[in-house]
Amino acid sequence: MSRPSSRPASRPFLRQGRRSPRSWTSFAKNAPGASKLRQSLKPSAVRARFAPSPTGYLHVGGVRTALFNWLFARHNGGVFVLRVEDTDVARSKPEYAAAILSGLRWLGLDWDEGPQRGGPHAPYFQSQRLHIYREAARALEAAGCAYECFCPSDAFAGETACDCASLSPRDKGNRLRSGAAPALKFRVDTRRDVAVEDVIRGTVVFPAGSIHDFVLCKSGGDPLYNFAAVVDDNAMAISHVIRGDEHLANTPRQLLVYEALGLPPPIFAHIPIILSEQRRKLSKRDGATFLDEYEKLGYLPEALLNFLGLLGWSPGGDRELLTVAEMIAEFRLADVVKHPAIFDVRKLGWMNKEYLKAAPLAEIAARVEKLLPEDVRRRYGAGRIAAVTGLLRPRVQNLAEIVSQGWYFFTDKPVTPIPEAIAKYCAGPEPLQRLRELREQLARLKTFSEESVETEIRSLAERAGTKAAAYIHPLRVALTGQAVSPGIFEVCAILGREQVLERIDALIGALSGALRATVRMVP
RNA sequence: GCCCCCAUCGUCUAGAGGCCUAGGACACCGCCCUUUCACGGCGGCGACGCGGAUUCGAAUUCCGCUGGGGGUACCA
Repeated sequence: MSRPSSRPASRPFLRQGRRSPRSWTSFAKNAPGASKLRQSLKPSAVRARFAPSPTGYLHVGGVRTALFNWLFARHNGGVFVLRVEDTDVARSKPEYAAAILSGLRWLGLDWDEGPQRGGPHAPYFQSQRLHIYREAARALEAAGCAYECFCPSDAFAGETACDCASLSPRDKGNRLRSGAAPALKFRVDTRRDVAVEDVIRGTVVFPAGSIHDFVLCKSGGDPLYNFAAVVDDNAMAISHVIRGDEHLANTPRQLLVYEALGLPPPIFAHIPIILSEQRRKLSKRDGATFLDEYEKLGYLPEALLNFLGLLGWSPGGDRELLTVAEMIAEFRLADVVKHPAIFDVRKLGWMNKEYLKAAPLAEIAARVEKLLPEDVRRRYGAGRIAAVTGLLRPRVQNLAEIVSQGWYFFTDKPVTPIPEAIAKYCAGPEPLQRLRELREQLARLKTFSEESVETEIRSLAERAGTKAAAYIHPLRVALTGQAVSPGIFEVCAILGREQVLERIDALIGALSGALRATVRMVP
């Protein structure tokens, strides 16, 4: 039980955020552990948070972290806090912050406290809370837990410690007067092991000497992550810190800061990170890694949430398709796995397809509409868009594919068949002949519908003593320019008689020209 | 280098000593359905990293190794 000896920072302001009596400590190797506290914690006391840094767009890894925090908070009837960690002035940008917020909104991960919503612990941008860190920094320095360091920022590549800690007041004064702006460093007791109690990992001990003095505030005074996060998690009364595994190694440092400040640490849960197919931490170069890319490609938020939820967490058994409500009901930190997961886009694609098939057509069509250019939307209208969506949806994994695959439904220009389609279905004189018959009969149809076209083609084939395919394939080439498409009768119905005849004529023209050329060459 | 984490099919995972000749899903491969593609149906391929130890019995516990990952920033 090595209770922190000094209580330098029992400053009132630092104590505001205390949420429970300090009944345990996680600094000693034989600490009682988080589990006991977890059990005694009332669900209503749960306050989880997502604390993204707006130095880039929202990453699928970040989304997963946000999701786990959100699920945890919702499952426990707790509070989900959103805090923007924009202390790195050089790299943070407002547009990134805005994109992160709108991304979370799109997903439906609503926050109870945070930007645009406020809350009892506002502001929720760290850049607006600098005075709070400054005060905490002063407290630490006054208590001898931190010291000013005058070394140039790039001075320490390795382990060598600087000797600024033992600078005489006079030297310090001189440097200060000469305009040097010191960083604030935390003094680490290298003789002591530091143990982290983690809900997912158990007790993790960082041996004495493996942690060195680290920077709390840069020269200039801006706080760094390991400092600001501690101050805010406490100030915002965060009960559970659920974050990526890459932060596990930071945790002992943060624990030390909690201790020096005289604050009770939250419960930690480090979730495994998401790796790219190259088994590396997901980065920009690994294809679509940012949330907005998935939105643009037409993935459904529910599908993304379901997929990400199952990356590193499982409700047990065979469950694959889970609604958000089901995930909330079943989510427990104890069921989060320890090992990293590889992001498999193919499975996401399958899952998105499942959601696409299950959703009401009108909803899906409305989303497709948003992906189409304004003029196309106006020209063809919601009716055709919905019909095309219905036809293509079982064949695609995302909505963008409906647009790219169904392009021939949205153009008045002649369709130029791809060479493979011509070679496969339009070689020789027969297809041309079939097209001519088709053209004649379809023009005569009293009503032009899926059923009437089908009936006509089938009887045409029967009369000619051939298979319907003999008509269907050339027709497909004429209408779509492709060798594959949805059912051709349905395609006809959507295009309408006028466009169908136009395209048949066009192909007849092209084929007869080509045939003449071939014949001329033969002799 | 040092510190830490992790280890079941190609991928996501189920599995918490006998229920496991290891289950499901994605992917892949067949077959069926069919005008093509897709959907759907049926079937198949495919894993407990290695070595010790504990035990009557280990995917499940312990140790070592190997492998992978993360951290070691005046980034988060």
